[in-house]
Order: sequence, then C-alpha cells, then structure tokens
Amino acid sequence: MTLVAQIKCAAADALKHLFPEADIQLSMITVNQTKPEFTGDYTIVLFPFVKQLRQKPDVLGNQLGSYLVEKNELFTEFQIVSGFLNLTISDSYWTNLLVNHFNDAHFGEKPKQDRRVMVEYSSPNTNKPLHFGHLRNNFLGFAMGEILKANGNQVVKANLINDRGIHICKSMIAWQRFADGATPESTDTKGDHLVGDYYVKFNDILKEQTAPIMDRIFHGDFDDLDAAAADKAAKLIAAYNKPEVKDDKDKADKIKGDIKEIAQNHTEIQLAAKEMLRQWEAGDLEVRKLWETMNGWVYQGFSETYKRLGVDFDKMYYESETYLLGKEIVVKGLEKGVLFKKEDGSVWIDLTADGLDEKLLLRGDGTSVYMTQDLGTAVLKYNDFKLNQSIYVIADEQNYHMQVLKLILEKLGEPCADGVFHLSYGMVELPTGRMKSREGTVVDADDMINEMLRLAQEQTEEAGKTEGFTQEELKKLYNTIGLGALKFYLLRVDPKKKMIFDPKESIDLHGFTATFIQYAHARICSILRKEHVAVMPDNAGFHHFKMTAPFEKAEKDLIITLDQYPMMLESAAAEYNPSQLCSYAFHLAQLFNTFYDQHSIANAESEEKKQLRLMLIVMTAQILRRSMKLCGINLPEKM
RNA sequence: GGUCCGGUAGCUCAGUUGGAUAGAGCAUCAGCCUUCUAAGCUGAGGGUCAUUGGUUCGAAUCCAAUCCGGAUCACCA
Repeated sequence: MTLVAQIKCAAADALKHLFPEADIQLSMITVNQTKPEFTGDYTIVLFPFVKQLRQKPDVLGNQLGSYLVEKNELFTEFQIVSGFLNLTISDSYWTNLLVNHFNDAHFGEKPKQDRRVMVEYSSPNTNKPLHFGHLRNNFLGFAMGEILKANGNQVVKANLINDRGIHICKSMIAWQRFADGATPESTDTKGDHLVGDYYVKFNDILKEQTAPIMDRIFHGDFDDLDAAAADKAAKLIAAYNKPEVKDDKDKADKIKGDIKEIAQNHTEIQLAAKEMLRQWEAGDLEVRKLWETMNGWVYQGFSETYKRLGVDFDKMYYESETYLLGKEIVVKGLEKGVLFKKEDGSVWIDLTADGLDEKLLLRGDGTSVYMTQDLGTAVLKYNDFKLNQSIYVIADEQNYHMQVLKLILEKLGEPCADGVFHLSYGMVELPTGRMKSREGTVVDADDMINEMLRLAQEQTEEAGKTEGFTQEELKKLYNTIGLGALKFYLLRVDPKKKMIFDPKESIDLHGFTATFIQYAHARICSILRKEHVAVMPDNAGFHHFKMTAPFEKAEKDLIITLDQYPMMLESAAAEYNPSQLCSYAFHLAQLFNTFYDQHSIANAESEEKKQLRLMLIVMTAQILRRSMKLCGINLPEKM
C-alpha cells in the first residue's frame, strides 16, 4: 500500500473513532504532499468534513491530528494551517523504505499477471522512409509496452506493415520508368530512402501531368476524362464560376481541390499505378517480383532504423496477408442482420443511432475496404494471443475510424471488441503546418537521428568532457545522449496533445531533457565509483543502519519523491502516458542536484549520514535508470 | 454544418478524482567552480489559466454559452 493510501486509511479510521455517528468515505479524504513553505510531509484537507461533523476546521484538525500522532506510529507531529492538517511522517518509515528498497531493482513494479495486452505501433507504409511523426509513434508504442510490462501485463509488441496498395505501386511505377535498374547497393542508398525517392518522383510527374489536364478542364475541355468524371467536372466548373463562390476563397479552393483530384485520377501515370495494383491483386508474377524486391529494400532500411531507435517487435503482421480477412465477418454480420446490402451490392452498417454515419464495409464489386481488413485483423490478433486488451498506437486523425471500428466489432458481437483501445496521439507538425511526404516537407527520421548524434558530440566536445574515453566509448556515449534527447523530447509531452517541432531550433540538451537526468545519474555513479560502492550494492554494511540525526530538508525531499515512484509507474500505465515518467524522473534529478549541491556524500558529517546518503543516491540512480529505461532511454555511468 | 480534441508566463509544456500565494524548462537579468562531474546550483522579473455566466466554504480543474485553433465526417489508407 502506498503511503498516501495508508494516510487515507488512518484518517478514515480516526474519524470513525472520533465521530462514530458520522459517515466518512475514503474518497472524501484528500491527501497532498505538503507545500514547501509549511512544516510537514503530507497534508489532509479538512474542509470536506466540516459540514457533516459540525466542527470548525481548526478544532477538527486538532482532534484528528492528536489522535493520529498518539495512536499511529506512522505520524510524529502535526500542524494546522487554515483548514489544512500537515502531518510529519516518522523517520522510521523513511529509513525502512531505504533499507528495504534502496537496491531493489524492481521497486514499484508488479508481479506478472495473467493479462495479455498487445501494443500495435509503428505500422509503416512501405513506400517511403520513416519521418519525425513516426518517431513519436515508435517511442510512444515502445514505452507503453515497457510500462505495461512493469505493471504486470504480458505484452506483445506488434507491427502491422502496410506493404500493399496504391502507394507502393506508385514507387514501383516510378522506379520502373526512371531508375534504370538502380538498387540500394548500386547507389549506396538506404533501401527505404531509395524507394521513397521514387515515390517523390512519381508525385513530381503526377503534378506535371495534372497541370495541363486541369488547365483544359478550366477551359471547358473534358476530353481527358471519362463520361462520369466529365459530368462531375462540368458541374464543379459551373459552381466555381458562380460569383459568390469566386469571392469565397475557402469554397473556391475546395472546388479547385476536387477538380484537381479528378485531373490527377486521369493522368497517364496515375492510371498506370492503378493498373499495376490490379495486376498485383491478380497475382501477376512480374509485378509481384518487383514488389517483393522493393519491399525487401524497405524492410532492410526499416530494420536498420528500428535498431538505431532501440525499438522492437514480438509479432509482425503484413497487410498483404491480412487484407482479405474480414469478409467472412461481414458475411456473418449480414446473416445476423447487423449489416445491410444496398442495391449495387455494397454492404454497409448503419451507425446513425449512435450519432455516427453509415459506413461502407464491402464495395459493390465485393472487394474489401480499409475497415473490412481492420475488422479481420482485430479478430486475428485476438485469436492469435487470447488478448485481454488490444492497444492501437495511431495518430488522432484516425479517431473517428477507431471509434467506428470498436463500435462495429461490438455490434457484431465479436469478443475482441471490449479490448480494443485506441491510444490516440497528436500529430507532429512543422511551424509551416503538417508534414507532407508527397511534397517532401518531412523531417526524415534518419536525418534527425544523425543530427542528434552530431549535437551530442558537439556539445560534449565543447564542454571538454571527452577525456578518459576511448573512441568506441565516445561513440556509444553520443548515441546515448543524442537518442536519449530525441526520445525524451517526443515523450515528455502528453501524447494526446499535438506538438510543433521547429527544425531550425535544434533540440536542447539543457533543462527539461534526458541529458539533465543522464547527468545526475553520471554524477551519482561517479561518487559510487570513488567510494567503491557498486551501482547496485548488496545489503552488507547497510542493513544495520540506525538513524539518530534528523533528516536534512534536501534529504527528506528526495526520499519523499523516491517513495512516490510506485504510484507514478502505476499512473503512467493507467493513463497511457509515458510523459508522467519523464516529468517524475526530471523532478527527481532536480531534487538530487539540489541535495548534491548542499550536502557532501563522501565527506558527510558522520558515518551515519554517509550511509544514509549512499542509500539515497543508490536508490535515486536506480529509479532514474529504471524509469528512463521504460521510456527506451539509457543513462550512462560517465559523461 | 455534425462529432471529437485543444486554448495556462515572450516560447515549449506540467498541473488525474475541485484545495493553501497556479508550477517547470527555455529565453532575459544577478550571483555561485581550490572541496563528491558547473551538461549543475541559488535568486529576480514575467500570468485577466481564451471570454462570460453558473455550481460552493473553495474553480485552471465541474456545468452552460461564446470566441479562436485543429482533426474528422470517401466505394482512400
């Protein structure tokens, strides 16, 4: 039981004893850490009881405080300040915590339970390299997996690779036409980047081919279009030429966009990509072979990047293998009457009663849409691992899609429905707006990693901290610092919030950063080295510890925060929010730095203080290390 | 237009069930290295918590309305 929970229980018992007729619920008791300007460790708010107990806050506080200090050895002192009961926790609680847990490698973690959770994250398309936005997804997914593990869950980290579809055909078409047989080897280019280059090339050509068609459409020439499109285009042009639309820039842009889409769909190269997709689905050998080759290049590139990022997966799903799933589920849904068929043969679900729209599940020609295959993979995942929960780490632009997915699964009575959970995160944007891979305005993931390593090296050299390291060690150190900074930067904010990243301003290595935490850890390790104490020492020399001198303020602040770690770890899992661990670790490092500045460990006033402080810093280092590790961030012993 | 999310210091963000004078970091200014790593520490300035009303002992937090920003509402994925 956490200390806060113990205080609540003690207070509830006390109130029950002091006011037998009263009905005090545990949930009415608010316990906070005491503000620094007051004496005490934790504070009970008295106001909620005033009315029911018909006591003035101060009188009530006196009764409650006296009772607690007298009857419960957890408390040694109390003070009342305007409606708040400030309690001082006995030193023995703190010293017990230290002696029992200062070298506990899994402090705050829960034993493994029979609860299976899948975290699906990363889930890239195979037509282009990973960008900055994917990094947020990868770090978030990895961290959540680790945090859930530390809370006792059995976690399967999964990656659903979107390896088929029109996007990869675009890269393939452009490669066929313009690459002249180029391979990653022949061009010395990372495979995912090579394929991505041809995706960009495709879009360049598409743009070139779209312009004249659009031009002709605006001149009333619809010869490029098929009959249906020509009809639609004519209507759009008519609407566009209305005076009230011409004056409204938003409306005009919208129509222009629709016309552009029509034009794009009738370019030669777009039609070629569509034809290639048809050939792929028909199993055309040559197309399949090229597809396999180019995907192979991309996987090679991805696996390098994943390795550098330090993320991993227990299970890979490939869309080419799962995109046909889901049809059976739809057929069953039709039989059950949950779904309905329209005249053209397309299958829909009516969600209007739930405040949503009708949603298409099978096209008129019987082919699947995105939702169909997601239904299928949801069931597949559930059957593969008997999941209690299935987490999808997906950007918030898909909130609606995920809401609909869960709802449809529920309506179909699929047992996996309950466990579906969308871990929705905000997109990473540039100061100029969203990143668009088609327009090449993305911040590339590999470039970003390189930039961070460069920054780590530059700042380490500037600070003159390279002495005593081999080249090999330095390389590792820059990696630890650079990647740590990158991960922390992306994990330190609430996942739900979108974030703006300005590439011109490089990521800082000071202040609220991983570097700050790494530095505190390195300082601790340095002290331990000089004192010949292991980073994780055994109990010998500490288990007879007896404290006679009172805590210094900085010591107390540190130990109170160490004691809160289990609560933080649980909360990070419950809220699906690794940023809580980042804030916590930073705060802990801050408290350590203050403590370090004020008190000497090696030359402590007494042997007793030295022992106390060694336990304090060992435990601090351990929790810093562990909490950051769960976020995928390593802490060096020297920097 | 419907639905959902967001608006806190110049900037980036904390602030979980309502609790004390709203906190960090960056940036600015002023101090601190002969002593365990100054990538650090101490201090100062900086706020109409978008606006208005409501609920109550008490509201950044809950409710309502309004304003602003974003996402989404495809026989795309």
